[in-house]
Amino acid sequence: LIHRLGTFADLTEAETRALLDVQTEIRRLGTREEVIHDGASVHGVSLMLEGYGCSYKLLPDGRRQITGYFVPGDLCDTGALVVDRSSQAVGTLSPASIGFVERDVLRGMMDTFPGIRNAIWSASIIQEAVSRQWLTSVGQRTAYERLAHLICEMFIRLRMVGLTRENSCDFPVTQAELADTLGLSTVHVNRTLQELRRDNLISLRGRTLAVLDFDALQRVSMFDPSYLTLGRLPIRTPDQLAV
Amino acid sequence: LIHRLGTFADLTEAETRALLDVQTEIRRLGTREEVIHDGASVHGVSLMLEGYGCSYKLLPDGRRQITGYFVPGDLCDTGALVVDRSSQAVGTLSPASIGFVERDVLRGMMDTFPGIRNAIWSASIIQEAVSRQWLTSVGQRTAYERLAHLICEMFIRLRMVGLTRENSCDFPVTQAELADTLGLSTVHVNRTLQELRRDNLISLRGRTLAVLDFDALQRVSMFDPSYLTLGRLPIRTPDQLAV
DNA sequence: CGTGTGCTTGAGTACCGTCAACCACGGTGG
DNA sequence: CCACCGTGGTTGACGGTACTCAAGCACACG
Repeated sequence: LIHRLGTFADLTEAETRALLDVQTEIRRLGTREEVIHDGASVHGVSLMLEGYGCSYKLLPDGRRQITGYFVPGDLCDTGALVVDRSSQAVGTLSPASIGFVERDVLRGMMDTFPGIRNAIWSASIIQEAVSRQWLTSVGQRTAYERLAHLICEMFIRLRMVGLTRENSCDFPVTQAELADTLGLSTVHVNRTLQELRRDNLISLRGRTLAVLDFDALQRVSMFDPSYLTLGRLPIRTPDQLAV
Repeated sequence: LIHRLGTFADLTEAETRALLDVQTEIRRLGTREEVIHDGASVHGVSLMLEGYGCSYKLLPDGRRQITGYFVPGDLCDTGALVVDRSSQAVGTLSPASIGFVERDVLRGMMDTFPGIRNAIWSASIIQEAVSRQWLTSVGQRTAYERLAHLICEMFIRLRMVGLTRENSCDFPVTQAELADTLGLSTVHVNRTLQELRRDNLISLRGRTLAVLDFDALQRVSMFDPSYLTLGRLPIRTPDQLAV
């Protein structure tokens, strides 16, 4: 379960075994709990094992911008490998379990196992690319396009770690959280979601998202999945559905 | 001139000497030229030596989001250290000269000189933090606040590399480019700049920006400079003006 | 002196935010 | 068992921020 980290780099057996050994301190958390406070001192890296999380910045007056989503296999705050202070808060979006690895331990592993080093670097570069896409969305795309783009991205990311079934997946994000993600109001998120449903692109009831027409979603949002795979073909696609 | 790279990590003399030796291939460019194409294959890292640059993403229909500014001393596309394909375009905003270092050369230096490795890592972590701030701006701040925040950030960044005099600096960015940066239209940028001038916060004529009331700019935009310095005090502030 | 680029201005509009209420659902406890 | 409450979703009315279109201006350059 844990070595999904290796999605983006080919690991040797010794490397995966080393990864399985290192596991320390697993925390189980509920919905909407803060994992890392903005500006807190950190001495290691967190790894999403189960559930969904997000990172965010808070403005002094209460406004919030969600800066990233974490799905199982994602590293939270890779910057902690270098700096001892977090520059954003991290919280959960659903019940979750999160592993924690000491900075020194992880850096040691990166030094001895080049595969692990590449995997972590690649993962952090993909997160940067995602962040740029989000900036492009919020800056340039309309509300309709933003939602479509985010849904495309999340569906592909979840599919890459095997958390989709046919055309549906678990998506516990509330409309208020979507609003803080996309720079919209909850009311407008609600109305835009209704448009997407009306156009038969998605269905979203409770915490279950179904992608009814991926091609159309991709077209209207100008979604190009290559930024999620570093140009390589997705290595592990445990299920069907053409991209 | 070149070793301004060392702003965020203490380098030994041997390390700065090594940096000065490595210099290869300097390109001189005019205004608004493309340095790296989005998706191009890259085999090294570019370093801004003189002038201003930016990175950006283009949507198929022509819309553009500028994702970062580069001032002298900034590395463009540190991701090229790991991946061989750029995930955004890089261009100039003014006449500029840009140095280029082969990936293998730089990685070699990072392996032998821990100070250089830390400097590059720190620089790239700061760029990530800036990118998050931009996302927060575009997602949550009003046009007025966005402009104020960007001006605060750029003024501090320029001051950190000694490119300000008293309260003014060179700022050759056009209003159209500001619009693509902040997710606004040029017309609205123009009107918002007029508001900032009317409120006696800045003056901006030609390519010269003067910060008339930094405290007020900082207050209205909720600018917190700590993300530019990794919590450390800015080491080199060659000139005056309290933050 | 014409041309191009960047800045400025006005009018009209659309997208999206705010406010306020209401509904549906699940959980809790009396 | 059902009133009660909280959360999340939905709806309507209204207003404002910001966009589009279009024109005019200033300055630099060849």
